[in-house]
Amino acid sequence: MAHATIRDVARAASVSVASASRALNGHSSVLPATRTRILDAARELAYVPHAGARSLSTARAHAIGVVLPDLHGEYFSELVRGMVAAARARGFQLLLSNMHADPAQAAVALGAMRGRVDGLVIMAPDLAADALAASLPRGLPVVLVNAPAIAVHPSLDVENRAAATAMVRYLVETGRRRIAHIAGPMVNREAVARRDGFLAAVAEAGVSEAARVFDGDFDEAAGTAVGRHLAAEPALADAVFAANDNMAIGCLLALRDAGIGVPDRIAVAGFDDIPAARYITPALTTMRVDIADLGGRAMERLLQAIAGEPGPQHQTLHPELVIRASTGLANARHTRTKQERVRQ
Amino acid sequence: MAHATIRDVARAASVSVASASRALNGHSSVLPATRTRILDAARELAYVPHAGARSLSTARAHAIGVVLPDLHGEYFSELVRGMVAAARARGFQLLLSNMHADPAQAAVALGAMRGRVDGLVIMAPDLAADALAASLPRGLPVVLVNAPAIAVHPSLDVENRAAATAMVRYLVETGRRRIAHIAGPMVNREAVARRDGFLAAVAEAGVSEAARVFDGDFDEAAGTAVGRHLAAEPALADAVFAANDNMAIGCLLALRDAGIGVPDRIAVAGFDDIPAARYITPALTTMRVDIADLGGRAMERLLQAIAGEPGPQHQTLHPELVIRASTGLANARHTRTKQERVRQ
DNA sequence: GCACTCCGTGGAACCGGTTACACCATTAAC
DNA sequence: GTTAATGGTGTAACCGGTTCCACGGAGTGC
Repeated sequence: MAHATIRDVARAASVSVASASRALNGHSSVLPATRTRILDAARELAYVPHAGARSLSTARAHAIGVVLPDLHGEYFSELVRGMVAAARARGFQLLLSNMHADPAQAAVALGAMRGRVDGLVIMAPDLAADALAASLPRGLPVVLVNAPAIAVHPSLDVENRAAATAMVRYLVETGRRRIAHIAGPMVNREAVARRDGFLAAVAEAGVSEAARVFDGDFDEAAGTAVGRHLAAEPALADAVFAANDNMAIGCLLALRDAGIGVPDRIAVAGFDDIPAARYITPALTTMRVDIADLGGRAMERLLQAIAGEPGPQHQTLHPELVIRASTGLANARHTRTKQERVRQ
Repeated sequence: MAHATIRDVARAASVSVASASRALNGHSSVLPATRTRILDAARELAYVPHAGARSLSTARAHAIGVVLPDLHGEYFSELVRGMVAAARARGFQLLLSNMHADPAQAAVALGAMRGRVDGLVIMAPDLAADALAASLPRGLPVVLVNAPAIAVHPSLDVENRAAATAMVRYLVETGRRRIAHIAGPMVNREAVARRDGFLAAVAEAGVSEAARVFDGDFDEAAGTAVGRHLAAEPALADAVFAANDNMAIGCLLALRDAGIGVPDRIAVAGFDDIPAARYITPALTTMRVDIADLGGRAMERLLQAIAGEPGPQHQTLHPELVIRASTGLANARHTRTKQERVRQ
């Protein structure tokens, strides 16, 4: 006997399975004496209900499917942490699945969730709207994060475009004129939004003739390559704004290796505020995204939808400019920003 | 009609549910013509099998429960990444649950997995052996990671004690004599093993009279506090070995702030090799633990057990000494270590 | 004393799959 | 020509829960 079933419990307590089920689920219509007899039997047999069977008959799984792209370190863990906390608060568990950009694989990953979860949180920054729409299972609540909008589903997005614009404005305000951008992969809509925000801001500031976009892929090595290039031709730029911190750090290290002063000769800024941004020397100016909050809100919104509670159809998270030493501290006071005490 | 069931498919293809099931599962004994008729109907109806129902009748869930303590950033994501990759390779999904040190909560978290997963990977560095044993569900394959040994279950451990000893030996070889240790929380068996390794090594080297253990909790702030203390009384130590990188970084920054030269006056070493260890200045000497590998091996071992394949009862992962600038580079060549090219 | 309500309990259907077993139509073997 | 083996298909039981409905006994009002 591997596991006790509810019938075992019912037999041990000399009641029907119906009464056993009622007692175990706290239904009121069970005589106290009967109830305790059943609960005692359950404890005695170490009875644990079979989740699969229960979800079959109640059509509730008490689990949420989370489908993510290939994320890196801190971003992944913070996102999942936020989701776990929110789900746990309502007694839900998380079924994790990662999804590569391939739409066929996406469909498989989503299909495997059927009958196992009560809803899905999907993060799909590199999927086209039609591909995503086609692979969504029907009849299951869905919340989309950083994904193309699909009207019927609630969604959350990071305001990448405006944040990128704000970063460029800050760089211009501190006197930078020849600002370069290291872009992320263009299949990623966040990377596109950040680049667009950069382009809009340089145009607005009238420094567009000096602006330059380098291709990147969000990896540190891409930033290193750009850093080496700029070190060879320092006249090209007096500031670099990378689409994420990894690339900014690669660039910063390459410039440091080459003896180019940061921030004196070239300022460097990133996006995300990963932990390493604080530790690098000079510490990296960046746009902070509260990733755990993003995950938590997405989960919370999904659980609302499942419970039939009303909630916002769309939420936007606004990153926060964090000024550190890599862009210089001369013009330190800046509107709507947060400046940290700088070590050393 | 929210979702098509196998009976809908059978009706649409004018066959019995038995034939439909056989065709959909690739059983051989179905006439090709019948099979294609069924598959066509399934595609037409967008049929996706109900995982709960299937796991009820097959007693297979094709999912693995993962129960983790509260882990920090990089450690968590790398571990999960390794597990996801291994599970995915065999077509399994991950059900995630985090477990606090509280044994009662642990039992609840584990119980909720029943009937939902085919096995469990449990990481429990801060649970006592009897509490863990009591809350393990019966009849479910389990692999334990960094947890107290329970004879019947396969386990994986990081060789924390020997690694800590090796780190101290390295510090002694490079001329350090007054070595302090910042310990992790003593409810955590990894923290205990690292401290024990430290104590054994200083005793062996005959420098024990100068050795000193500071209490810590794995957080950066604990390292900062020790760093400030040492900065106030620099004669106390010429080297600090922290039980993890977070505390080592806190200590290093505090020393730097106070103007104490690292590594000239005091060497600093950590444990784990989180990404920030490479970025901090001076870069941190540490013990590298391949966390993704740890997760992957644990998952792989569990899947073997489920499949009835033989496998090792116990595996030990050996961290690797990574020498960087925070301990000085004078005595650079060291046995069985890896030295990185240092930037700058 | 009778009819009616209320309430605790049990029997059985049902959720959506899988599969043992029965069945029938071929074909092969004698 | 009869029997046996073979192989495709259908019927129904089963996995382990939940819940509708029926039933019987106690309590209440007349």
